[in-house]
Amino acid sequence: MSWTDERVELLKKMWGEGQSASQIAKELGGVTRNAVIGKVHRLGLSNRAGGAPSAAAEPARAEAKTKPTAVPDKPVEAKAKPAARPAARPVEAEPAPVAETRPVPVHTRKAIIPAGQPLPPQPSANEISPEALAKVSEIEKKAKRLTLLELTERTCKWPVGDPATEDFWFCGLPVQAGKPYCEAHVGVAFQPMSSRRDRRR
DNA sequence: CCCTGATTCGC
DNA sequence: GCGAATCAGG
Repeated sequence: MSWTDERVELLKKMWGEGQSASQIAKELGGVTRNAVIGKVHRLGLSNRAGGAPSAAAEPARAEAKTKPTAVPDKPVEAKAKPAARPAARPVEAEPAPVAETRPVPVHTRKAIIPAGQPLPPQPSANEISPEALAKVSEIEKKAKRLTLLELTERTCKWPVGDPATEDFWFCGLPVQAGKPYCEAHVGVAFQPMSSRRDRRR
């Protein structure tokens, strides 16, 4: 395949739309994402800046993935289901988030742990965004329910249930970018210091 | 491991 | 000009 005008045009268009090189390559066919990237460079549009000066390289890119739960602003009442209740903070390899964020394990009841067992942290009453909670309780239905030994570098390490009972497991859903948790759990693990109540910007 | 773009360099 | 290989990073 060669870079015909049409193909280049499509390339420009898609690149302009923020499509990833691999997506473009897939669409074009006959080329790899490397080829696309190379072409993009040669065309001198490596920087996806057309009129956007100080734009983040690629902050929020809408993935064409399944987005069943797309209702971020609903006055959802945070009814912490008994199911959605990480009892212990997972092994954290995360340096304390620089900004003012804090790990917020959802915890709801006074856990009664047999003496001799490490007590799970009891981070007093925390308020987690209803959205995040809802999201979590949903994804936990799909959780892989892994045991400690089954965890890998890319499985969500968010604990669910009571470690003192058998009703305990780790989320295990795929994590993405080097984070310890899956998307949903990252959401509840790191809360912005001030819950931005106005999503309206 | 998945993915992203950036760069290099023989062709 | 092209793009695989490589690099750097989420």
